[in-house]
Amino acid sequence: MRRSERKIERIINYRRVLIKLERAGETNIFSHQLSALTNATPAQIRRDLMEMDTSGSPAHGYVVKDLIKSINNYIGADKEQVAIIGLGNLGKAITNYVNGSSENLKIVAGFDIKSEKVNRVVAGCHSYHLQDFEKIAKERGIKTVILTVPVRVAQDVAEQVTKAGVRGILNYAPVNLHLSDDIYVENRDMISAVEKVAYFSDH
Amino acid sequence: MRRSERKIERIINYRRVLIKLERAGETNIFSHQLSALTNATPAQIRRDLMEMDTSGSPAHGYVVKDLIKSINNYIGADKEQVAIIGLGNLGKAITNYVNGSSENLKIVAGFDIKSEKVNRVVAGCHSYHLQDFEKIAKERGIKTVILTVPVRVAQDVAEQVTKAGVRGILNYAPVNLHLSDDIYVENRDMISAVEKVAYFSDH
DNA sequence: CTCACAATGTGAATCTTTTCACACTTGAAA
DNA sequence: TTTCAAGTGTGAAAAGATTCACATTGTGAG
Ligand SMILES: NC(=O)c1ccc[n+]([C@@H]2O[C@H](COP(=O)([O-])OP(=O)(O)OC[C@H]3O[C@@H](n4cnc5c(N)ncnc54)[C@H](O)[C@@H]3O)[C@@H](O)[C@H]2O)c1
Ligand SMILES: NC(=O)c1ccc[n+]([C@@H]2O[C@H](COP(=O)([O-])OP(=O)(O)OC[C@H]3O[C@@H](n4cnc5c(N)ncnc54)[C@H](O)[C@@H]3O)[C@@H](O)[C@H]2O)c1
Repeated sequence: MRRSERKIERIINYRRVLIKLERAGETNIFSHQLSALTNATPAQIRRDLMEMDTSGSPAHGYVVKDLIKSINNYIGADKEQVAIIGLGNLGKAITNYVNGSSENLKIVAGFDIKSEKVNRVVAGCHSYHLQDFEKIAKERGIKTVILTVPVRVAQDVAEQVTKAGVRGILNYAPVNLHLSDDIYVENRDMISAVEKVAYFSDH
Repeated sequence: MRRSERKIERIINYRRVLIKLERAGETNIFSHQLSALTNATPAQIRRDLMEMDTSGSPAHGYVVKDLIKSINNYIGADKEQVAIIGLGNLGKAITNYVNGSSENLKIVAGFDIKSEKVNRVVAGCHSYHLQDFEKIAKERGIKTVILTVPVRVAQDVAEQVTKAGVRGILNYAPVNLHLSDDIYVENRDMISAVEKVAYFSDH
């Protein structure tokens, strides 16, 4: 049975916050404290954590270190190797951001087709021509890509990378991709996001 | 009763796609065609459109022009005036993108505190010092802001702008904001997004 | 040692969202 | 005309997500 997207999102968030807490020297945490840091209700947090293999104690809550371990165990601990395609404004900004702050993943390669964007280094990540994608993706075991290419090429590029073994795409181009339905696609359109907030600001 | 966030998101998406279709000269569309362009199922689209004041015909589907009008009517047609706070890499990229491609909203002012970011023009949008926020927000009727400031100041800035009348925030800083609960906050964290896709690439 | 407390773990209830399935509509073709 | 094919509109069922509420538990104060 496929796990719920909503729940996975929340759990990823808990982990992120917990890692920060651990850094800050916190050893224990109650569900209502985690709630304040993540926007999930205490009851929901307890329910989410139910299927982890750690449990909390009424007196001291959850042990931060154990919880991180359990979450890693639940969703996977390996530092994910991802690639980004399209090294324009957005692509560069994301690469810098992700490689500068993520604990759990790294953008290990960038791809573009413009010669001046190829063979550079951005945020510790080398850039290649897209035609080398398959080779490098195989070498590095890349299964996930971030797509920040212009709309008009997004579908083609998506097909190309999935043929090379990619199984999940985070798509920032405002277009609906058509791919085999065992490929996971998440669309993140900033304009829709702002429109949504604007709507709820008024309602 | 507050409308469902999911549904509003889908409807905003339909509108976006319909506007493109109208530009391209399409006059009519069936639910299954809209489905291919938006990722919602035909049944879901029909259900969403039920509460619009247009209806489709079995032979010709929906009239694109009418549908856009009905959606505008349902969620609001005014071109929303929004502001962006924090004109760093991400802030500039978003401003350019939104002002370059959105039909339904415009970023009309940018704010920062660094003197070299103030009193410039980015994508047709003037930048001001944050201390002038209240004045300008009142003048322009700004109710929605995009927050792209560093984490450490995000909570303060959020409090400041909500005191000045802002009712909705699209927050890109990876921190959970604590505000009065009639303020709508949407968090968009790119790292969580990539982690989620990476998870589902493997599962 | 015992009590009171504050928090956990969780079955059940509730609330929300999506899908199903089919009667109904429209227009074109025979 | 009548029939047929392909869509719409929608009540009802199903699936999914969240919240409730409370028995249970571990701890520290008295
Ligand atoms: N700038 C933003 O804030 C922003 C926000 C949301 C979405 N987007 C979307 O993200 C995409 C990129 O935006 P951007 O502002 O970075 O644009 P950009 O033009 O700065 O960058 C696009 C990059 O993709 C490269 N490219 C073009 N064709 C390619 C191909 N076939 N294979 C590989 N690379 C290719 C280009 O060389 C360029 O470097 C666009 O679809 C845009 O609509 C941008
Ligand atoms: N770069 C990315 O792709 C990216 C992606 C996701 C999230 N983020 C987050 O978005 C935020 C901005 O990222 P960035 O890369 O653009 O950083 P940046 O440092 O380039 O930009 C931050 C801007 O905010 C301004 N600022 C600082 N304090 C301010 C204040 N009190 N009021 C108004 N403006 C203020 C700074 O002067 C600067 O211009 C950060 O929280 C970052 O974590 C960035």
